Amino acid sequence: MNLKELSSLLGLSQTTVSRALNGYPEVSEKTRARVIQAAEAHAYSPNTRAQGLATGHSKCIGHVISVSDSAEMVNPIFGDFMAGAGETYSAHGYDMMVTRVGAQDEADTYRNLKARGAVDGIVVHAPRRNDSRMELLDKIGLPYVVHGRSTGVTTPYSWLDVNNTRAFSEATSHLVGLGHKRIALINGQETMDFAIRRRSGYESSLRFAGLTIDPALMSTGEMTEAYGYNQANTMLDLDTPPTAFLVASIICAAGIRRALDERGLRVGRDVSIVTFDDCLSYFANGGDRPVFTAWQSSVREAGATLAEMLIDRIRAPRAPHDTKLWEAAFVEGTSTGPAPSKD
Amino acid sequence: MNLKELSSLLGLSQTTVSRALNGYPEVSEKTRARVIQAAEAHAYSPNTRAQGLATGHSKCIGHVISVSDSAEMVNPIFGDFMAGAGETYSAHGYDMMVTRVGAQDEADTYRNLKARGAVDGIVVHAPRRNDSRMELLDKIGLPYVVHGRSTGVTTPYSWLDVNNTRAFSEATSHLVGLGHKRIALINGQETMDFAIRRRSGYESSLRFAGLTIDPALMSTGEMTEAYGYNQANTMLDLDTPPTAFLVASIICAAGIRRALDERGLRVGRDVSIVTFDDCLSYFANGGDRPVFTAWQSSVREAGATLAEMLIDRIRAPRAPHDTKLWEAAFVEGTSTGPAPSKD
DNA sequence: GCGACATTCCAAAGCGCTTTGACAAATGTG
DNA sequence: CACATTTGTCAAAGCGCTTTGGAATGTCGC
Repeated sequence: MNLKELSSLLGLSQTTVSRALNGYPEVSEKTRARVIQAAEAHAYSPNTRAQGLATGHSKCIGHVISVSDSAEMVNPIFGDFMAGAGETYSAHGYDMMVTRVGAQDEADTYRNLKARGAVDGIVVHAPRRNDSRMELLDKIGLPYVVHGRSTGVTTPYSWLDVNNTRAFSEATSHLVGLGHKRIALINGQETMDFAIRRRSGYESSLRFAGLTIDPALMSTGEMTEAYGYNQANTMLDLDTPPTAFLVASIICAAGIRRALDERGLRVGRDVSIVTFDDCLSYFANGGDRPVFTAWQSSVREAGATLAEMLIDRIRAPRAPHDTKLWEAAFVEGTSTGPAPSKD
Repeated sequence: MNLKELSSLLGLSQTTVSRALNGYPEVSEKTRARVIQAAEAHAYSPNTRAQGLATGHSKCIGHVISVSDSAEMVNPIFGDFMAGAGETYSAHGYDMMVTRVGAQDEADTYRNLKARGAVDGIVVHAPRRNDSRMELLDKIGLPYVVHGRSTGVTTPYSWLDVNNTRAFSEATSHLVGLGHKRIALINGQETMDFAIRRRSGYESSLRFAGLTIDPALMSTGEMTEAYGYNQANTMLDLDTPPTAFLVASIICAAGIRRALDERGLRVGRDVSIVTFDDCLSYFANGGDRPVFTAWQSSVREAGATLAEMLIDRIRAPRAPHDTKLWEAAFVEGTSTGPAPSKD
């Protein structure tokens, strides 16, 4: 069923039917009702491609997922982010397109998406320091919003970020307040801007507390369970092992917990853990007494909000940029306690 | 830059340029080379929508993600599956569209996707018993492949599934062989076909071993970490608690491990765990000695293969259906051991 | 030198929609 | 009742591509 058929069925012109369905005022309410009813009866939905060709926009949002070359890691927050964004998109009649790409073809992918007119806008994921994507997207004129920020990029852009510096600074202070002096940082990949901010929050709090910053207690890598496990083991084997771990993701924290359990160390008594928590739906850290003491911020809500921001941006590409800095929430779980006294 | 501009730039007709780029033989190699070079120089990519309108297909694959109404769970395998499928799609010039939908609007979503001509085919995720989607898709004529199978659906369809029955039957036998008599099943939602098969594999092995099937040792639910934790705690509080857990996902298994650790029970000695493992990139169960004894099958590879199958299907919609039953691989980890002797 | 046959290219139609500009019909105004 | 205005509708153009059905041009054998 297409417009032509539907309109001849109704004895109306394509123009009138199209206008009736798209809510234009030039058509009488009586006709409109008749058209809408017929459209529903025949399950008519305008052909997306034809509509897009005629209007000049695709009503589709792109998400480019860079899969790192080294490890073939898929970011575990991906699903929840998409779920949040997807809800917003469908509410506004947008489709969602996902493109997987190796890091080196990144720029080409963006250019291609624009040239083909495949999407009206995109969400930039996992910004790096001095990320070149914003400049590229500005140049080619593809609207975008950024999930996170990029230190070093001076031209304005729209973003939503969690206050990572503060979360990690406060988390460190919290541990310091509990008497911990050897606090390890199990960070994400420090090519990522958020990881750099997290480290800087951690370092500034250590410095403030007059504690030394020990490179042996800092690690950076892809936030898998195994990475947490391995790093914890390495650090616990040090001559002066850490008494607390500050961790970039709950998946990682699970790995650290495993290492501790295996060594017979009691989490929250022998060794403390504070983690950042993206509120993943399959790894909830909630309840009366959450497992992990954590700074949390829902990646799903971030997805929904960024989607909203992007749609606004597509509607008004010249509007001033919108930026949102969300504060993570602190929840105290069972994974922290006073530093064990040395005997 | 569009076809019209490019062709006038080259002093050729649109026909010739189009044919040159699409590899038709009616154009001399000399001209073709010239055209291709110009196209690259001007970063020309045909407009997707126009191309789709003219050819009648969208070169786009749909993935409909049903988000359960109860819990707002996003399946943790989603990201890895997409990564696998995405690779195949881009290799074949297909885009990937993701639609998030609540369970009740499911049928409408499929119909709409077809009516709008938004996708050329779709992947059916998480089939239920007597799943109605295959019949619907056959009726509306939208090519599809199924990730899993649906008991009760008699019309043929293309699918790829892991031999869940066998994996869970063997896993149970393995535990029985180690002397376990009280083996718990922490299953996924038993509205899902795969969960039903897993249970049946488990039950048949118990029956074969002459062990009683105790409903108190079987649970079904969404496979989150917290679910595993809660179920383990409930069952360990029974008068005659299980000595082994058979688990549907590694995320769940992590929750069970947490419950055990918390109770001071040693995994693999006091209580055994066997889990199904989808080889999630952020929760790898590998190395010399894997953490969990597991039956594993890569969901990422499943994604890549299903994508391939779907593309074939789109090319030849009347071809006989392709079905693939993959056997999961057994890996022995540290999470299993002989049943503790009663004293 | 001429018909036969490839080879190489093109004009134009068509995909299904939106939108412009025009035109009847209905309504209001003096 | 003549005229201006609004209302409701339509035919046709255009979005950027593919593809059909020719039409030139070149090559060859006789």
